[in-house]
Amino acid sequence: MSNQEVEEGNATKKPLNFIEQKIEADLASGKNEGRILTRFPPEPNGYLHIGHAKAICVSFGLAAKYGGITNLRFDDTNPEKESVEYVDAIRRDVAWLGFEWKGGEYYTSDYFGQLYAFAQQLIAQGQAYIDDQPAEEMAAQKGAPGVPGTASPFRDRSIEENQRLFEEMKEGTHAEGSRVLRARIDMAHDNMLLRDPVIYRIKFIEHHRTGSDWVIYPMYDFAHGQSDSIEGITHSLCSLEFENHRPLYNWFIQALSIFPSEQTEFARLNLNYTIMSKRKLLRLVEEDAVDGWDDPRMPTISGLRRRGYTPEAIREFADRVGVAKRNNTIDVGLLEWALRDDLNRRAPRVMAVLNPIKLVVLNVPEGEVEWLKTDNNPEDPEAGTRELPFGRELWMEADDFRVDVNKKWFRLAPGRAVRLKSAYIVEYVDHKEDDQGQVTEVHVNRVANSKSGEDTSGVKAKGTLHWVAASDAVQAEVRLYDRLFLSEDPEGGEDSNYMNNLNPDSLQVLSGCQLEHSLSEAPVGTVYQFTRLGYFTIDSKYSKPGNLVFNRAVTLKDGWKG
RNA sequence: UCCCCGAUGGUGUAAUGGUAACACACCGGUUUUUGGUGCCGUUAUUCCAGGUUCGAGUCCUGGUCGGGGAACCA
Repeated sequence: MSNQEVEEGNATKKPLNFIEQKIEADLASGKNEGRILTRFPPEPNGYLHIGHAKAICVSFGLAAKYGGITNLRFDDTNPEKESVEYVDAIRRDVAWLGFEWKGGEYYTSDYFGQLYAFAQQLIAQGQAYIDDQPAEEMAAQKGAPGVPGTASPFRDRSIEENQRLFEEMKEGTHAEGSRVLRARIDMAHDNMLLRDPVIYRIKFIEHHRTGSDWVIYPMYDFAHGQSDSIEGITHSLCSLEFENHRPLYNWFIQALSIFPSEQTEFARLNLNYTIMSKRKLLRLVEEDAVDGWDDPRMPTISGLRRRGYTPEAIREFADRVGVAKRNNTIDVGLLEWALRDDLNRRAPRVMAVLNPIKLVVLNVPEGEVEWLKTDNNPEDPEAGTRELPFGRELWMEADDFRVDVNKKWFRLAPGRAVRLKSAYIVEYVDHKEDDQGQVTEVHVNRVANSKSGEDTSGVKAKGTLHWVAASDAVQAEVRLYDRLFLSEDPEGGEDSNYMNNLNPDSLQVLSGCQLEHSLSEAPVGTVYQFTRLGYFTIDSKYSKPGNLVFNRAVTLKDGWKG
């Protein structure tokens, strides 16, 4: 192989993240006969957010990259906070992101029987016992970091008594909170989680899947690793906060002599100007600070979808963010960039005037209508063209006209000429103002021979404006969104005051916007570029035929420093 | 006070002992019938101190800083 070939080989080879390196090493060593099975294990106690999107992309993406598949598993061991509404929302969001759980759909609750048997096995092996003490008592005996704990007086109960009591717990003989099952490990362990953790507790609560079949429920640590093992998960990927749980995860697998799934932790995603805690997002919903979990300002997947984000953009974002073990805060600008990058290539361009004022072309006769050809997407010739009607009365953006201007102003002003996109160059004549001095109408003349594409006028127009023919326009409400929180780190320090950090101007509703007529039939899910303004999509919740509502997903980058 | 993890430009991620790369952001230039897009350019001696080595961001030792850890939550 020549040097050049080596260089080319290296140049096209994308560097591997640490999990990919581990997987490749596992593959190379023939571990699990080359089988790769990952899982995404949400608890159905809330809606998925952009942080989960990263986790989804990692677990599904890595498996797919190495010829493996992924399970979707609902980690439903705490019926108190879980519901089918959340299960359905999660399934919808994962699917929308573009992933299929080819390994199957599972519920930890499906394993309650097996998990119960595992607990019995531990008891029989003398590795678990029933503790009759109240929670506070047990907490006191835990000791502290650096200070060993002390043994429960029930720690040395006979196996037979433990078996009898556990059976009774399952039968509902004992009251909620009256006793728990604990693993018998080491009350002096450096890792506090190994100081005889609780593994089963009594809850007389209806479970969204198992109903009242069970009154005892396994704790996370007793359920997760075993569920991975039951499914034969080879690579169990989770976030950094579970690092301390890994020794316990492995302890159970070893004690039970079951398939050794392996847990690997990576840093979760943090985004500035938003929060990523399900509990806190729930509070925003419950206190009506937002319009539900899918409010377009929410960092939830459903919110991003309603806002106009595409699955492609979110996947690209997740890819750019990378996978490592260092805590991070990603600039929300990267997310917006990913959306623009995707949409710039694909979004149809349309004309829309959000803050309309009248633009009258004096030298165009009343009633004259000329149809002008325009590109649907200059970035994509295959998107074709369409025709727009041009006439005497048009709508223009209020922001595009100013009386007092300097040299940096490219738009319309007294004495200035501008190009109307895909139409003609027009020259200022005069304008009208209302009592408050607000400009209500601008009058211009069309420059002869300045038609788009066949301009021989010789007139130079620095700026190009978007417009909509008054005769053609359809009205709509348009919602503009800004960041939900004022500060970069709304949870900063104490977690108490994020509710006080809400941006009062995060939603701006514009009514009476004038859009080109084709938009009256815009389908839900299509994202448009409103020329010069940004990317917009139909609001799936409020838009109705005849009463259109659009959301702005993101602005165009604005380079104007005027 | 003990255990675990981490530390590379403004933000992320790479460099796998051979002389710091890529993306986003920012700033400047250029192209443009979207002040969009595209294109070009500027921005770090890798937390500190020792050590090993011909050679250290990478290995070793000690420190500093940051994150996580005691729930009948996940």
